Amino acid sequence: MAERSPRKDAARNRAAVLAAADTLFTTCEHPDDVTMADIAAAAGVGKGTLFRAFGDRTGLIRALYEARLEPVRRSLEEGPSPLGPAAQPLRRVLAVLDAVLCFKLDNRHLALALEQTGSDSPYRTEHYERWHALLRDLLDRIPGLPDGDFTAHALLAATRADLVTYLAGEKGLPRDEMRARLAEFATRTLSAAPAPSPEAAIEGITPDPSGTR
Amino acid sequence: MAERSPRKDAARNRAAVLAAADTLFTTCEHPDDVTMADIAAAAGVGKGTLFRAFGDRTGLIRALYEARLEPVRRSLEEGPSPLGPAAQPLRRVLAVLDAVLCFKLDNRHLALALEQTGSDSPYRTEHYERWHALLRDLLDRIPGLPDGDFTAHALLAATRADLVTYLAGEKGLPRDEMRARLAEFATRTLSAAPAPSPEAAIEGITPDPSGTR
DNA sequence: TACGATGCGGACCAGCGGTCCGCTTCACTG
DNA sequence: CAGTGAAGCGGACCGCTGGTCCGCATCGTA
Repeated sequence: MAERSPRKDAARNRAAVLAAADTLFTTCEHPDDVTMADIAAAAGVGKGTLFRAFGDRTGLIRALYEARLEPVRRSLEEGPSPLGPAAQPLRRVLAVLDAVLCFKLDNRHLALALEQTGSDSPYRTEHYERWHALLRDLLDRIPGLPDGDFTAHALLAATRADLVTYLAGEKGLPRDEMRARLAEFATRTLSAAPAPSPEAAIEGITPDPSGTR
Repeated sequence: MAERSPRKDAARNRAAVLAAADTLFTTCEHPDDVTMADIAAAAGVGKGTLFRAFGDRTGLIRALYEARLEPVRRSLEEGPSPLGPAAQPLRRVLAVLDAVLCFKLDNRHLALALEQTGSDSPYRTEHYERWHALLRDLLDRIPGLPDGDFTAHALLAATRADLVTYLAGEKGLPRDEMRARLAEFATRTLSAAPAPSPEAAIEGITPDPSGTR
């Protein structure tokens, strides 16, 4: 039960690995061409050390990600108004989305690496749950907005790392313009519209377009 | 220059591989535990044949995906009104989104496999370009809607295979409910709102939340 | 200083996508 | 229908990856 404090060299190595991995991921073109062996070599440790400290590749990336995320999380929990808990829901939703987008832009390599970890979906990670829950709660508090849960997922989907990377890289969309677009999109989504025919639009044509089956 | 027609056995093998791969992907839990060797074995051919016919893993999956997509594409191009070109833009956008969602639900394993092909982003594929272009054009035709390009991306992002799989699987969200939620979300997004303060919301707080840098 | 526990490291392993090349099978020709 | 060149086949083989393992070094404590 008692938390055993880590040995000094272990801590040092852990830090070295994190630092090395960080620069490698940031430097490289594609996350896949950073191998575990590369990281170990760059950090000046053996592969075993690396796996002992982080379990597996996903564990390492996740640790890096969470570390980078720390300041953002703090801002969310106790920061000043647009981001912090004091802000009114709608405004805060926009601020949070913007923060997420900026984070993904600043850390695209990491986010990319994390989101395309084949084995497990990016939706069962701690930070996604946190973001989603926060957004959902805020959305539920906006009057006239049904269905905060799905809306939160959908809005977050617009900040997916590969989309963001694609828009920023391939299409050369400047950072601030992208932020403006996302904000505009979210604003439109959240403006409590009378919803002309929410389900009539879909239930009306419901024969299920799957011609395939 | 003249297109050389394929040999009979080659065609037969190609079909066998596609069929085998299809059932394997549909059956399995996670795309990654279907290996190329598995597919070759199930199809009763050698691995070489398989790579000769499709180039690489991504090529195979893409071929499968496109094949499944054919009926949908046809419906879009020449189908009856809600989906076909005759429908009015807003209605058609909703129909297209619904069709995409249904397709992804019906073919989640394939879509999952394709979207998480590490090496290249899912955004440079032919079918994504097609969907995006179609939606963008429709959106641009809706009065009072700025920025069809980004909106199209954002709406499509809500149908990402892993999200859809997560909602349908982990959270047990029934198919029709999911369709309704998406339709409702899109409807809200597209209701030409006066946009209370589209850029004021973001430009007003613009100090860039990246405390990390 | 001695000594257990903790951590280290790199040889090692299994399994993957992908290649290669000797052999088979096709389809066309005389 | 036999002959023939090319197209296609298959599975042994390769390079490389994430991950394991265990003899040995290092740490913190008595």
